[in-house]
Amino acid sequence: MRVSRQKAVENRERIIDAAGALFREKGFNGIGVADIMKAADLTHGGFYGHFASKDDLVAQASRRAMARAATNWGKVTADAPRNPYAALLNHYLSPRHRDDPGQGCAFAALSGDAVRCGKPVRAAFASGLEPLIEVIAKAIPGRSKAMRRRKAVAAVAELVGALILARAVDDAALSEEILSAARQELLEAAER
Amino acid sequence: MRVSRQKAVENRERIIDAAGALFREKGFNGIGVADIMKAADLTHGGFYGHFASKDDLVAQASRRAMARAATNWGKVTADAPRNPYAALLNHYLSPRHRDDPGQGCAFAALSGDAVRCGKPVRAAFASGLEPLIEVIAKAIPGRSKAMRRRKAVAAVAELVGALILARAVDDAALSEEILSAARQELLEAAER
DNA sequence: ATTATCTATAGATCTATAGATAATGC
DNA sequence: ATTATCTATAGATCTATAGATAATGC
Repeated sequence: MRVSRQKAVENRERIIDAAGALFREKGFNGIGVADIMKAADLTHGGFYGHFASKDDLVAQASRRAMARAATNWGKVTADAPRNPYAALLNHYLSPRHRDDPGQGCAFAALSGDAVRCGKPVRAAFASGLEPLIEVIAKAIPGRSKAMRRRKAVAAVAELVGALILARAVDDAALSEEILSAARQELLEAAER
Repeated sequence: MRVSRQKAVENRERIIDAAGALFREKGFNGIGVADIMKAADLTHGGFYGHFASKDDLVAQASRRAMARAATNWGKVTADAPRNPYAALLNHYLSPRHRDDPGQGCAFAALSGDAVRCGKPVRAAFASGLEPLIEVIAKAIPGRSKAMRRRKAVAAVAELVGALILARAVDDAALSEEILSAARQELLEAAER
C-alpha cells in the first residue's frame, strides 16, 4: 500500500517527532527503530527508506527537539517583557517540566546520552546550545555584553544540571529543594 | 577452577569496580554483563553467583562510585584549608576531569541514565547526593546555615550541569567556555 | 516504471539460566 | 559435600537488508 509523495514527507516528519519524544523519555539506547516506527503508525522495515541509520535519526530528532527548546525559551521570555529572566527560570525549573521529559528540554533529557555519541550528534548539540545561551544573554541584566554572555552560559549549565538531578533523585523533598535552590540562586546572581 | 572464599570476595569487588568505570564511560545500557565480567577477568556465566541481576549491579556500582566522589571532594577541600571551595571548583571543572568520565564524578556521568532507572537506583542517587551537598555547605561562605545549604544545592547542580554540557558539545572553545563560566560565576556567588 | 511501504529474516547482540567442573573447607 | 566459576545455550531483543506488493505519477 504505497502512499503519495506528499504523504511520505508527512510520514517522515511523524517519525522524527515520535523519535524526539521517545528518545527524550527513554534515551537513545532505550528505544528501538521498530517501536519508533510503531509510534508513527508505520512498519519497521520502512524506516531505512527515510533514514540512513538509527544514528542519522538520532541526530535529526535531536536537532529538531533542540530547535523547539530555543523557540520555546524565546516565547516564554517574550510573553513576560517586564521580567523575562524570572519567567524563564520559573518555567524551566517547574515540577511540571521535571515530570514530562518527553515534551521538555532536549538538553536535560539527552545530554547525558549525547556524551557517548559520535561527532555528528555532538556537533548538533553544540549548535543547538548556542541559541539557548543567546536567549538568556538577552534576558539577563549585566553591565557588559561579555558579562551577560558569561552569566548566560553558567545559567544554562545550572538550569540543565538542576533539572537532571531533580529527575534523577527518588526523593520528592530533595527534588523540590534542587529546583527552588537553583531558581533562587539564579535570580540573585542576575540581580548582582 | 574454583577459588577460595576470600578470592571470591575479591572477585566480587573487582566486578563492582570494573562496572563502575565502564558504566560511567558507556552508560548503563552501553555495556553488557559479559564485557563487564571480561574486564574483571572472569567469564560471564559466573556473574549471577555474585549479583541478583544487572540492575542489582547498577545500584551497587553507582553507590560505590558516588561514595568515592564524596570522599574525593572531602580530600580536595581538606587539602586547601585556605580556600577549599575554589579548590573544589578548579578540580571539578577541569579539562582533565571532563576528559576522563570513567574515573570521574558519578553524577555527571550517570544522572542522565539514572532518570530512567527504577526506584532502587534512584533512591541510591538521592542518598549519594547528600554527602556532596554537605561537603560544599561546609566549604562555602554564607551568613546562615540555611543559606549555605541553598547555595550548596545550587552549586552541585551547576557543577554537574556544566560538566555534562562540556562533555556533550563537540566544540573545544564552547566546552572550555562552559567550564570557565561556571567556575567564575560560582566563585562570585560564593563571595556575595 | 518508479517508489513508499510491508513482510520476513539474517546476523549480532543481551540478560539470564542450566548443568558441568574442580578446588575449598568441613 | 559445598560452592565459585566455567561452558553452553535458551529466549528475547536490536539494527539492517532483501524481496514482494501496490499505488503514484510520468
